[in-house]
Amino acid sequence: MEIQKSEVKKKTLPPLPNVDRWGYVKTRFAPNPDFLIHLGNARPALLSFLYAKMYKGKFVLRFEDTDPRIKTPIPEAYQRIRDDLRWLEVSWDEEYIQSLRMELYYSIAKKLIEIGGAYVDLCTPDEFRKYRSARRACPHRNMASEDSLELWDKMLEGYYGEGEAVVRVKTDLEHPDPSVIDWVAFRIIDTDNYPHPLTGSRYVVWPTYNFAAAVDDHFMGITHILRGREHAVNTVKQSFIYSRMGWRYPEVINLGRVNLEGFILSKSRIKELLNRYPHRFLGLDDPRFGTIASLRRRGILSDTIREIINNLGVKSSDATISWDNIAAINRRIADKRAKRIMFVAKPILLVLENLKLPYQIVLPFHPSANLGSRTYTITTPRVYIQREDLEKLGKGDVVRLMGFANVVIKDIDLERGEAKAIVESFDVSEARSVGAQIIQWVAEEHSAKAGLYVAEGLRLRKIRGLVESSIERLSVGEVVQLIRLGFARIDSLHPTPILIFAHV
RNA sequence: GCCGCGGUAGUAUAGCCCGGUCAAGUAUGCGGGCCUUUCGAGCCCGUGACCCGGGUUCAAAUCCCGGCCGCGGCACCA
Repeated sequence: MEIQKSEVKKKTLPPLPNVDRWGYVKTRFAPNPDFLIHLGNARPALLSFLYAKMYKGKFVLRFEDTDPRIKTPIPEAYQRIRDDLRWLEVSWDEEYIQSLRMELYYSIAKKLIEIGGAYVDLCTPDEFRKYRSARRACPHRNMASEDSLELWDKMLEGYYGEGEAVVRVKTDLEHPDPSVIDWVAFRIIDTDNYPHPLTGSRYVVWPTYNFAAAVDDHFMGITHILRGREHAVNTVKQSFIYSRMGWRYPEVINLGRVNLEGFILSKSRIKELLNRYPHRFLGLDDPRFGTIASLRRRGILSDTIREIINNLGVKSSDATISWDNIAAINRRIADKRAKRIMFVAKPILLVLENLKLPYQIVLPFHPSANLGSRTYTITTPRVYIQREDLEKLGKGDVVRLMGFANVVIKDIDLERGEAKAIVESFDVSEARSVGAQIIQWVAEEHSAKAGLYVAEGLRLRKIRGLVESSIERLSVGEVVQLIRLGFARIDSLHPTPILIFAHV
């Protein structure tokens, strides 16, 4: 008769490698602010944060915005990413923005060129490709470092246009993976035409991901990098800088990708859809997307996402999360704190007879938790129930209006959209004894027109209905349970209440 | 094509490093029952998996080899 671990045992994370050799733990999450983060990004973000916490270390948030041209940062993305992380209860000890650290990258580039670890390459991409596939050095590779340095200064001065000069890191010309061979560390971006949202046209020489990340991970003292396994080669590429500079490369853990069944996660795909059909979506956080903001808007709780990610662990194999699974976890968590309210989809009028007026009803917001209640004083015998429920009933059937009364159907006129019923009794046990269906309803005088958005794959249905007027007392953002329909989040209250369906 | 990573029930995951306690645990799904003023929650019972083939061993989900399948990378993206 003892209560045992009925609470969900927190799956503990496996230990990080070589923690004792570093003496401390510092991790980072490095999103590109070219869009919002999605469920897949939540994995490295949350795991990095959790590991830092587990080892009482530090956690860094770093915005990687060094491509104003192809992955142009969205100005509001910086803040929305911060908001999403905070919502996930992720907090960071330090924050950096790469586009604000350009001088550091330049100084390391200079040093690297000086010591012969990098060079300025004036080849066209085509020319270089030829040398590379022949595993031969391009003519610029063997220039004296002073000469390369001169070209570097010319790059910085804006002498070259896009595509005319790059800085390459000297690697192994024989490397089996051609992309590793003398990879590009800096390229020129015409910021007059492609201004950076933070620095405008101030810089034309931009570090690539591999260069900026390599330098930052070193100077920020990152000990453990958790990132998607699509980055595996980048570890190889960046290692060349580390060995030239005599730095120690952080421990790397490659994570598998996360897919969410039936959802669009890909940033580029979402951006494309928003561009092509801007009016078909409810914004960047449309409930059909797999972004954190979308899931939140749909009523998925922060705890749910954290549990999902925690359950995935640190495997390097990909995972496809099923919606059923998310819904089950969310339901379990939300059930304890979601207020119950009644929403009547496709309503039809039911006129009650034999009801002494006025009649007062007190409905608790939750069957067991103490979440308060609302009181309705019924002064007219007109209520609405779902057409679908009525269609299953016939004359003489007993049905219980939840929390209110047991009624006998007297007359159904689907044409006129009206039915009549006689109030028989009020006690639920009487409804039980005759096996009556218990349905939700709203009083005409205490209802408001409302919309319920239901996302189904790429489709978004809007169901019109009536909701209890006491929804006005609840707040936007609140996750409620619509009785007999399922969980939903209140998306707005004015001019009419709009809810977004989460799951049954 | 070339490099790299991975394959446990419908889905996800534990176990694999350090072979036996694994005739494989957990969650979800599915079937059944109880409970309940919801088609929600809770409780109980049941269901279902080690990619294939060799090898090592007294013993392999775990180690080795080969195959198959899946994924990632091969950018002046991150």
